[in-house]
Amino acid sequence: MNLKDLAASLGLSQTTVSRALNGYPEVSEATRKRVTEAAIKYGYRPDSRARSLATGKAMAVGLVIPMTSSHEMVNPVFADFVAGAGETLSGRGYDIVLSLVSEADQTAVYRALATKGRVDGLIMQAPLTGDERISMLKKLGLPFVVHGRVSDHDDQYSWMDMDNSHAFHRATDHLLDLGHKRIALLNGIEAMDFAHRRRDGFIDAHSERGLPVFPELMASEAMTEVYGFNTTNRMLSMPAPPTAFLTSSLLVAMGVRRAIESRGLRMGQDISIVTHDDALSYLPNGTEDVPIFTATRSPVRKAGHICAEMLMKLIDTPGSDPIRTKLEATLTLGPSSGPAPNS
Amino acid sequence: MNLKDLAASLGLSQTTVSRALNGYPEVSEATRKRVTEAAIKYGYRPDSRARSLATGKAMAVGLVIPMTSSHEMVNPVFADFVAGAGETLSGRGYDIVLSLVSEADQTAVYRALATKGRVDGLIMQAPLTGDERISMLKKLGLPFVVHGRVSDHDDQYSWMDMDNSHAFHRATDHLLDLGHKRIALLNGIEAMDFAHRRRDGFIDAHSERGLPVFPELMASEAMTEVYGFNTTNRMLSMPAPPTAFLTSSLLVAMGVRRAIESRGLRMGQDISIVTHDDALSYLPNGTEDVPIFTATRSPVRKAGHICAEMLMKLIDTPGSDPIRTKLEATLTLGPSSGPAPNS
DNA sequence: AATCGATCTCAAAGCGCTTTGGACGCCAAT
DNA sequence: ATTGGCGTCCAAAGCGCTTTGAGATCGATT
Repeated sequence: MNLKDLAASLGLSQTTVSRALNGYPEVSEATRKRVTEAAIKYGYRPDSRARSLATGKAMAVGLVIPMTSSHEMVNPVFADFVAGAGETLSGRGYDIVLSLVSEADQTAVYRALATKGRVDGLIMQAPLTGDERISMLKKLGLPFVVHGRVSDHDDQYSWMDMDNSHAFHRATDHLLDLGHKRIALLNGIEAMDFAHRRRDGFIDAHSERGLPVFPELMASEAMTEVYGFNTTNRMLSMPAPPTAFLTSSLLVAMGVRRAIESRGLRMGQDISIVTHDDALSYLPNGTEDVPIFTATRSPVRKAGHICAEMLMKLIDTPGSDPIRTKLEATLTLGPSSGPAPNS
Repeated sequence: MNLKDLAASLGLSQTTVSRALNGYPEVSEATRKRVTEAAIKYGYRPDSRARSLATGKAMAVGLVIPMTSSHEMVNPVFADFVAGAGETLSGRGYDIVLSLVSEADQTAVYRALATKGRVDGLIMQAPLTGDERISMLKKLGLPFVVHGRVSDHDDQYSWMDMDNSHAFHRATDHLLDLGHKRIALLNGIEAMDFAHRRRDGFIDAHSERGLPVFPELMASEAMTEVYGFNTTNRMLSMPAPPTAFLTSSLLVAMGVRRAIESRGLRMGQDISIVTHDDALSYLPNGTEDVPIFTATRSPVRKAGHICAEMLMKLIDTPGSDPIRTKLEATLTLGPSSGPAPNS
């Protein structure tokens, strides 16, 4: 059943039916009622392509999720981000067109999405340091917002980012305040811009106090539990082992904890852990009021909300200036961090 | 730049240009070359809506991801499933249209997706026991495949499922063979059909040997690490504690392990753990050759591949009979399971 | 010289919707 | 009696593509 048939069956023109259904005022309430009832009766649903072709709006946004080419791994953060963005978008009647891409074919995918009409805008994830995708997206002329930032790039694009550098600065300060001198950093892959910034924050906090960082205590890998476990074991076997660990994800922190406990050490007493917590729904940091880890917390789901909101704004007001949003992480204290031993 | 302009700039008709670009034989190689070159030069990309409207194919499939209404939680399995499906689909030029839905509005979303033209077919996830979405989808007349099955429903729909009951039957057998008499089951939410089947397998394995199961050792919750930790602590404090745990997810198993170790018990010796492992990319069960947990393993990413493949088949041959695929989980032995103590 | 077949190209008809620019009554105001 | 305005409705022109059914062109065959 299409518009034409529906109109015919009602003895009305397509125009009137279309207007009745879309709430235009030029149609009497009596006919509107007649039309809507018939539409329900026949199960009429407008063809989205036709409508989109006529209106010029796709009512969809593109979401490109990168997979780290090395491990074909999907960042677990992504599910919650999408959930957040999805809530906002579906509330506005927008669909999400998803592309999962290994880094190699990124550009092709963006171009394909830009294929006129597929989407009205897009959200880019996980920018790398010096990412050239941004320049490319600008040329495409489609509204877009970046979840994250690119350090070496100018600011003439819309982004939403957590202040990674500041968060890790504070986390490091916290550990330094507790007297820790040898702090290990278990970072994510530092080609990712956010990991790069976290490293900067970590280093800055040290140098502000004139303290050294130790390259052998700094690791950078895909953030898994096993990575945390193995790296911790390796570092704790060093002649001068760290007394505290700063990790980039709860999963890694869990690995660190396991390594600590498997050696009969006590977390928060013998060894401290501070982690970043993206507040993933299926990986809560303990319960609401009793956290397991001291953590810099920034819910990625909320980030999804905000990115979507920003994109909506960009789409609604074409030609508007770039929007930039910076979020601060909260530092929640948990039992995983305590004073450095023998100090 | 649209087709009309491109044709004009070449002094050709739209027909010829369209045919040249789409590889039809009715056009000479010389013109085809001229056309493709011009298309690249002007950056011409056909409007997907217009094309879709003309061809009748949307070149997209819908993916509906449910969020458990209770915790607004996104199942972590989903990211890898999407990655798998995405690989297959993008290889075929299909897009993914994603909807994240809390259980309440499921039906509305499916209907909206069915809105003629949005997608050519869809994949449904996480069916509940007695789910009525299947009957609804059948009525919609859109090809669809279900990731999972619905116990109480007839078999006249396409599904792809892991043999959950069998997997948990085998896992239970393994523990019973090792002499365990009191085995705890830390299941997912049993409204989910797969969790229901797992429970069945667990119980059947016991009753086949004339052994009892203990209701107080059976839990059913959203699968988080904290759930594993708390439940294990609770159960190990019972007068007659379990000697083994069978869990539904690696995350839960990690919680169990933590509880065990925090009590100074040794996993695989004092207490055994067997878990199901969805082989999530960011949550590997140890390394390839050295697993941490004894586990029934069934990569959910592969499931995504297969579902997508099946859907493609369904879309390509309209009116075909339902396809059903059943996967077996492999049982990998790891150091987390061993003989029951004092037996 | 007329016909045929092969090859290349085109005009135009959709696909199903929105939206512009009226048309048609009908009533109050001139 | 004319005008103007208002409330309802409509015909038709797109949106940008694919595809049908034919029309050229040209060398080869009768």
